[in-house]
Amino acid sequence: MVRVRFAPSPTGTLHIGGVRTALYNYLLARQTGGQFILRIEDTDQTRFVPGAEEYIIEALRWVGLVPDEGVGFGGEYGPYRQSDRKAIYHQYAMELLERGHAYYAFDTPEELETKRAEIENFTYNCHTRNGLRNSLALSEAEVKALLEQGVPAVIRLKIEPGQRIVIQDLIRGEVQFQSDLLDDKVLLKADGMPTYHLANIVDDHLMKISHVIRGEEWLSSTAHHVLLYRGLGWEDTMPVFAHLPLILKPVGDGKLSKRDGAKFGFPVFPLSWDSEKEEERAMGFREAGFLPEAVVNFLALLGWHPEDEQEIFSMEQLIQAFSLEKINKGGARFDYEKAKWFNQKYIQSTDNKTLAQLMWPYVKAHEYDVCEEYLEQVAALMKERVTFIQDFVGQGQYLFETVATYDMEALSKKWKSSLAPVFERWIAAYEAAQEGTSIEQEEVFKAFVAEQGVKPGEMLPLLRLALAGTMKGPGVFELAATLGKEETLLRLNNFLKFCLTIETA
RNA sequence: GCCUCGUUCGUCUAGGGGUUAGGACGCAUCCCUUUCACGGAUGAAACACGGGUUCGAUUCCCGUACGGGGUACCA
Repeated sequence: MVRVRFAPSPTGTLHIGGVRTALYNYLLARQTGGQFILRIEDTDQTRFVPGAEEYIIEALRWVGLVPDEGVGFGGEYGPYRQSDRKAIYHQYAMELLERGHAYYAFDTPEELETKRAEIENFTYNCHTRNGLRNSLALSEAEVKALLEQGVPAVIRLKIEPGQRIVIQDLIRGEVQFQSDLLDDKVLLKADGMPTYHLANIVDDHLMKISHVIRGEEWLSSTAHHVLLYRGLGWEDTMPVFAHLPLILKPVGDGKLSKRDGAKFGFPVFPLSWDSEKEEERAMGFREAGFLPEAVVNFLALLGWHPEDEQEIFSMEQLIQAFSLEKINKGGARFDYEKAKWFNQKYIQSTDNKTLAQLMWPYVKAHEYDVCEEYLEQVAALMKERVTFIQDFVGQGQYLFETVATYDMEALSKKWKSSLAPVFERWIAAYEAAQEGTSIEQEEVFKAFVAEQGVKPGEMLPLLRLALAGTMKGPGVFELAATLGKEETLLRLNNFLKFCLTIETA
């Protein structure tokens, strides 16, 4: 049975890389009929951010990665929040102590900091621990006394030298480590909370996790994790590991960071994050006008590739096609242009009704008084030419409010005073004609220009400017049909008036 | 520094001992369209470097360079 988990820490917003990790976990679970679990790793009380947990859950829901078990979703292996499992970790820390795989250490963080400053490459390990303040170096009586006095102590993993640790990573193959080079990691902190390493191993074991799919930043510490499984006698049921390549900055060195969002002007989070502090605020893909399906598709292909050359994948198709073996080893640069392309593709293939729904927040923000049916028409008119949801009302502003300004460059090129009477007669002809479809209107127009002896190319740009103010946009008669006869006539008259004013000025 | 992972067009990637090194984004040109897009076509654009192994290496091996990650009582 495949059981995978996504285990973020609630220290703020969920990074887009985290969303991809969650996605890969989810895909494997769905593909195999297994479970996808959300575990909250809040063992660092100093970094806890209120609201972060809710943010994570909302973000997962938005992209459609709904957990089967976990914080907010129930399940038989709870609690799923690590701060609620303190006693469990304590118990296993004591067990490791008894088995001789761990020891008490009394060195204060300050002392260790000094050591690191004094001694180059200082590591708390088998070579140095005898010179430090711990239950391996101190006498039994001293240790007992220190513990009884309540001197702050941590529990560290005792790593035996001379061992070779071999990890079979599903993505990277065999990775080896020498135990002599590993440090004696803290397992239980002085505040009684476990570190990631202990909590992670205990929970993965207790929650019967079969596959650990996580970012590459964890590859190094996997050696410690294996040793922990060994020390607890759980090595035979140890999960298999798959370390994902990281998502890198679009330009420059290093992994994608929160700052890059602000720096390059694109989102690096699924949802926006509000904060009183300016520097903590962040834009989300959702608020930037992305469809969740597009974000999922984009993320899926950042580090993974299917058997064939298909690019557009629904979640169902991803579930079918996904495989851990096809995940790349090298880091992938975040490519916002590609993300935009996916969004555009998804908007094009989304039905008008759904698009209309998605437009509402932006329509309301502008207090436009329109009905649902009208928004569906807007969707039909604009979906081939927008990238983001808000482009419908942004780029299509003239569909919601009267034209206030005209593209003067285009106007001066196309307007000739000799056309004024023709334009005037067109208004009359349009008014007299039946209100028809865009095609019927075009027929009327063609007959009109033929009769007047003017080229369509002389009149059409002017009509466009009259209705939209800009040279860009949907077909003139489609626009007119959507706007309606009354509004179209109003705009035509306004335009004529404007042109005549300009002329006399 | 030490440990560890990686390196194919600008970017995401396919491929793999003999290929015109394939696709996608972006870019350019053209077609469609009396707008803008969409769509279609075409084009420019890559195997980090040096040694091996081999008849032959971009592919396998070893180095080097460059990049990532780790090196916390953070995850």
